[in-house]
Amino acid sequence: MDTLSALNKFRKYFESFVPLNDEEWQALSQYLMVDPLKKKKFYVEAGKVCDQIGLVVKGSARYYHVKDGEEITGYFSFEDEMLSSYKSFLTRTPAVNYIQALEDSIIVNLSHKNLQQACMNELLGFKMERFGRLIAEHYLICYEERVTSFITQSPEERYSQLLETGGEALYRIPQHYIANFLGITPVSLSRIRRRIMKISA
Amino acid sequence: MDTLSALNKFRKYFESFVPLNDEEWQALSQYLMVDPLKKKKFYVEAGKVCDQIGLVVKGSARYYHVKDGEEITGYFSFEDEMLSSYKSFLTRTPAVNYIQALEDSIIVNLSHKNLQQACMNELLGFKMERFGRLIAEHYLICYEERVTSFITQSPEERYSQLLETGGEALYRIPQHYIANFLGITPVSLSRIRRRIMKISA
DNA sequence: TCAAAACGTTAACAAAAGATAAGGAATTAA
DNA sequence: TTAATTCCTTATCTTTTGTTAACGTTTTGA
Repeated sequence: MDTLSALNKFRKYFESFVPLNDEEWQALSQYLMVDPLKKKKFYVEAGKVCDQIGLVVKGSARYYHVKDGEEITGYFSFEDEMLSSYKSFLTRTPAVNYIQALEDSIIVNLSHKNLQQACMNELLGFKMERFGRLIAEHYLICYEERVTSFITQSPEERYSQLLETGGEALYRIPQHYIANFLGITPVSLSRIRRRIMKISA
Repeated sequence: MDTLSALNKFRKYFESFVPLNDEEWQALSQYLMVDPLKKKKFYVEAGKVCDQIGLVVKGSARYYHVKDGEEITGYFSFEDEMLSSYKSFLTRTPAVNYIQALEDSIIVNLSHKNLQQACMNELLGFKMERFGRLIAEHYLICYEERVTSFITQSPEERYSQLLETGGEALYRIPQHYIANFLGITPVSLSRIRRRIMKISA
């Protein structure tokens, strides 16, 4: 994927939240960087401040924590999704998690400094502010639903629902990552899968 | 608490995110309503669209879902915290949960319609937009941390941490609400409490 | 004030999940 | 290609949690 189509993907994503005319897009695009992220490379590392926010225009990434020497996967970002350790990015504090490319990926990045400049740009400021609000609201709702699922559903129900709502990407991700994502062990997920298979068989 | 001091509390809260001059505050306050919410009364009911967002200036409220006829408590709002079913409010879709006053409370409300008008107000628009972004970011971070705790911590660890971080409000809330909040049953929380007591004794 | 309801704890049992280890299949990397 | 690693499943055993019910206490509401 070339730089131009990567940027166009970003524009399309941005415009799904806030429309832009060509002049505004011209200004905004100056602040963006198109960067490759090779498989297994880190976008964010625990202990370092996450200095940018990005859009995955190709590939995918995995969020994970390390606890007692074990990796615990918390989230994924696929094509046309945002990528960042939000708390670290927003509060300028060291990240507590890692973000690692699951496959060779391309990210359109907006650094913290450039975001600030874009927000002060007379032409763009208002739309950047609105984009920031809508993105935050979007992910707020995602998290709200995820917390609800932890509180109101059993692991088995959470997995069944994930099978229904999650796309084909589910089948490309190792099961033990999904187990972590659901808040259970890989062994437990395997047992749940067997139970479900028996019921539907 | 009278209307004036309720409004002043709202101003102080707003200004902890975005400063206002007197003229701007004068404009903003026109859009606000100070409403009492008697104990056990509902701020939001499942099935209805949550049409406002509020600040608790006095009292507290409980968020809960109903599943299989059982109430499952998901969250609380105390003094100086926002109150809303965000997804419902933001997307104009029916809420899936209830929000009920835990005690006689006073809420400073901003209706969806008034929020939109305030955002179109020339004097206020930009600051409202920014406030909306910062609030969404604030709660995004809260939820991010909560999801992390579900994935990386055991129920016992979650409860221990809640004891450390949660204020005295913890001791005013029924244990079974807290159990729900932690994603476990009241019986299980009771056992965890006994285990912790033995260790620290 | 008094009866009813709600609350927290405990017990007993069942169900589920965690921990550990082993084995085979699939993937990866030299 | 081959050796090493990763991955998923399965089994066994332990621990934890869920379920139901009982009991005494506290709170609530008529």
